[in-house]
Amino acid sequence: MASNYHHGDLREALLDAALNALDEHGELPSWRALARACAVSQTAPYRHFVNFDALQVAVAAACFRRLTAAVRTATAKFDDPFERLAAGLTAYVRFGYRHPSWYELMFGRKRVLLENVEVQAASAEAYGTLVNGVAACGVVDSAAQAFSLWCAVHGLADIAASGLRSPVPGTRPADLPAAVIEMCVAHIRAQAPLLRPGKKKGA
Amino acid sequence: MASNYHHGDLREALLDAALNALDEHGELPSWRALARACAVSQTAPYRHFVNFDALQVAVAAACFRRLTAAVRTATAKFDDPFERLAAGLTAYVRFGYRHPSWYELMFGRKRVLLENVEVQAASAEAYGTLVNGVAACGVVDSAAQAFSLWCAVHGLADIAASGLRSPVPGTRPADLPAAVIEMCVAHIRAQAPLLRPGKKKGA
DNA sequence: GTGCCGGAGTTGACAGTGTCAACACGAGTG
DNA sequence: CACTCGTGTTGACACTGTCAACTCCGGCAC
Repeated sequence: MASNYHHGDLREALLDAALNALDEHGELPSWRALARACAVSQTAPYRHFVNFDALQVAVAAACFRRLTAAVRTATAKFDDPFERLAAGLTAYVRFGYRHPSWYELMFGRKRVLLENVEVQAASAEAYGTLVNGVAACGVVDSAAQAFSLWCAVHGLADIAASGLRSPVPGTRPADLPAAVIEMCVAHIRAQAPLLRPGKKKGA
Repeated sequence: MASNYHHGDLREALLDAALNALDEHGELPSWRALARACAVSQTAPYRHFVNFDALQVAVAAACFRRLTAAVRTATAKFDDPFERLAAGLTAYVRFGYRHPSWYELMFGRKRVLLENVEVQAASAEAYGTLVNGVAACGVVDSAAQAFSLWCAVHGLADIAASGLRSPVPGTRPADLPAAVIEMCVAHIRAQAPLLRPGKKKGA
């Protein structure tokens, strides 16, 4: 499937170029610039995406899939459900911090994205891993509690993506995420008194 | 100062038009469309804003000022610091819910906005009211704790601005904010055991 | 009152954008 | 071989933000 036709695999090349440009330039390049980057004419991408919107949709969905993968990888290293939860939340925030422009695109409130089923599915799966993580901690209404955590972690990721100019004087920006994640885990601990971890910490 | 010159007050008219269009159409109109809406030529706005960026800066700053005002108004009705805090957080989220496009512009991660002193000042003042609210609850490191709350509330506001398609099955979207705000207030209560409110609730 | 200055608004142009219609290539099948 | 059709190209359209050069007109000095 390498060089069946003229370009090779223009669709994948466009997506790659878009992802990279987001990381490097901070925003999605123009349709034409993207075509230029792949050394094709300005209208060639229309054979693979009906729209600029459609391309954005594909990019956003890809980002969500990577987020899910990142969280899963991070949680896999732990057994204790609370540790897993903390690790997952941390990975989530890290994702936003490392790929601010991806994150912005993913949660950017664009109609096309919000209404697209591919993006919805990809984001639902990411959200599902969070709900599962909370449920594993023995919380009763894990769905509702997961939402609260998501708010905190999403806010943190979004703020981190914006540069995280620490608004807390005398505090290193790097320390801030830990405090937020601690609040989250503590909140879940308080909601799930049945399942006390036997490993970490004295109390 | 009403009709000193040709238009009347084009600068204010442009800002108004921009704010309204954000609410009604969900996004900032183009420079030219804005000029059209004010019935002036395409380049007339250049006499009041050097740039499209400059106009966005002015709009964003105005939004931050309105946010601050909304929070202050909401907290003014209460005396108990925890009630004030809850009211302020609620007003914050409400603001995002009611003016999603304003909120998106304010926290949209645009260089021009992040680096602009007017926006920085306006957002710092909004943030200051939150820190004060937390400090009034008797928390020791109020700045750090306020940050955690801000994350949760900002995340919630951002999600609410995106439409708040409740990810919690069987839960009404309207109930979700309350849960998050309760988490926040509970967290502050836990950090400030010295100052137990005598009014609400038994414990 | 006359003349002028300068802020405010206009016109026309430029390069850039997303998109469309019409065309050209070239690999695959009959 | 001829035909089809997926892929890529060319040229054009209306639109955008921005600039330089122009016009307008209210308020000031004389």
